[in-house]
Amino acid sequence: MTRSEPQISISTIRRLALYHRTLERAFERQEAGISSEELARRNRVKSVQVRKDLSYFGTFGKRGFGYSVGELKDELKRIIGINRVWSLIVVGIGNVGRALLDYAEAQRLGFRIIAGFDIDPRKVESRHGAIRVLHLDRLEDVVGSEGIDIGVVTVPASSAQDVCDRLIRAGIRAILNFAPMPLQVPSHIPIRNVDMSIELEVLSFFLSHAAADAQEAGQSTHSGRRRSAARPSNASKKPKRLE
Amino acid sequence: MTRSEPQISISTIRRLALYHRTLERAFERQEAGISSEELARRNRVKSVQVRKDLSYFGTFGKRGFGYSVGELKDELKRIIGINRVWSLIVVGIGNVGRALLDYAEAQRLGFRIIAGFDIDPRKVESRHGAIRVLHLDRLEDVVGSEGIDIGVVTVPASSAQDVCDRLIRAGIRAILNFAPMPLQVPSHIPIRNVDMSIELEVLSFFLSHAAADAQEAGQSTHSGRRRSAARPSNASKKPKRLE
DNA sequence: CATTGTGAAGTGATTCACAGCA
DNA sequence: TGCTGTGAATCACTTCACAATG
Repeated sequence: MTRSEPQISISTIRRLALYHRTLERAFERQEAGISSEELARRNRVKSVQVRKDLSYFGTFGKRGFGYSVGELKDELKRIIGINRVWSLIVVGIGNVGRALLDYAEAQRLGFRIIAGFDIDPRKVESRHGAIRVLHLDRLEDVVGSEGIDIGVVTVPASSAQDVCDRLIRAGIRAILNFAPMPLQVPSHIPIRNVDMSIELEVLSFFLSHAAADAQEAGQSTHSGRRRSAARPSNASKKPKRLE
Repeated sequence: MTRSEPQISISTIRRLALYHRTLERAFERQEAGISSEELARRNRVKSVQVRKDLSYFGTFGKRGFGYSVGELKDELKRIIGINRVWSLIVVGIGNVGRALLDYAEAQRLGFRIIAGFDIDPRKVESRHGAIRVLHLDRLEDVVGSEGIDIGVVTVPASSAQDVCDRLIRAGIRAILNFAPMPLQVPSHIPIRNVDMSIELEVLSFFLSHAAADAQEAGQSTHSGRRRSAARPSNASKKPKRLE
């Protein structure tokens, strides 16, 4: 009983979401069964990784056969928590905010966008498809009365922390942050950052150090690693300790 | 000599990009020096992590004092490879594509968008700010003649692999993929995936398993980990081996 | 003497090797 | 026989502990 449950890493959670997506496609194509080998191949991971990821949550396969596409899909829905609807709001109706307002993939997974918020009078009280854009003043109001689960922050870096604080005071339960800055949140609020310029910089690093030994820059799914570093321009390195 | 260089993980590269961003802000605010402690605090990591990350590339600090903001910022620019200009194209001018076309942060870091591509006649030959939108037919042409470094894929999942293949045949050097599917690329082409729905699903997982022991869902920077898992609905788990 | 830089230890994630089972 | 499930081994990343030093 004192034995603690296995630690589920974010890498594992992300892979589970990828497996789920693969299974939805397989299901649409009426595939009945799938092996860990095939599931792995379609997501560029190893089959033992698939089996290990699943093993944290139960045993879902038939030895000698594989997994039922429909069953495993539904199990993953339950594990990930997308067997229910989550309510979202999007704060900041710029380009990224608008992209989210009609992001079909999210809708399909059961993320329901309840409203957008902005301070620009030209955007406020407009509609974007079925979604109302409200003035930022009404943030606390809506979060409180509608019991919003997830707040998506797509405001400029300069106001991101302020918006984040307001969301949390209003009772939001999780945050998805697109602003290019690390937000401070209490430890019980899960937060994820999506940062396009950091990803471009990772590519820049790989292109700069592509030298002899090019290598995959990580298929988003695991942490990835590589050899060889930028040489220090700083001449002080490598003299190091002379022992 | 046979000793291989240190392995630089993607986590480290991403943190370096965060440190660089922090230093640019400090530089604008005319801060002259900064300690690893402070740099860590502003990025929600530990100070020893900052020093370890930097140590892979040289020694940049003064003991008892800290780092020069200006110098470390420039060293990081060089290490990350953003002390030069990289050329990009954006394939698929939907909401996300448009968001990228006027993504100021990227421009500022020296990522220059050369053109956008689409097949929709209403978008083709339009302009978006200073950036031309061309027909997808001209993709190979432009990548070849302009020597484009990075291709950003923002087309629907169904055509993403096709676009990716064309980019690679045309000689692209790296790919940033926003399509919700893992792309197959040769191992010498670095690729990064940005996948909003996966991040929402990670939040869903944490909200679903928030039980007693809520915990940070990873501040984007490290992998993060947590206790406790979804109980298998599948009754077959936990009988396990009875030893 | 505050703060950096770094081997070594500790922690966590992936892969191996194979037992278990349909 | 073929494929799953998993403890043990390996590999990678983070943190500790402390020596080095401006």
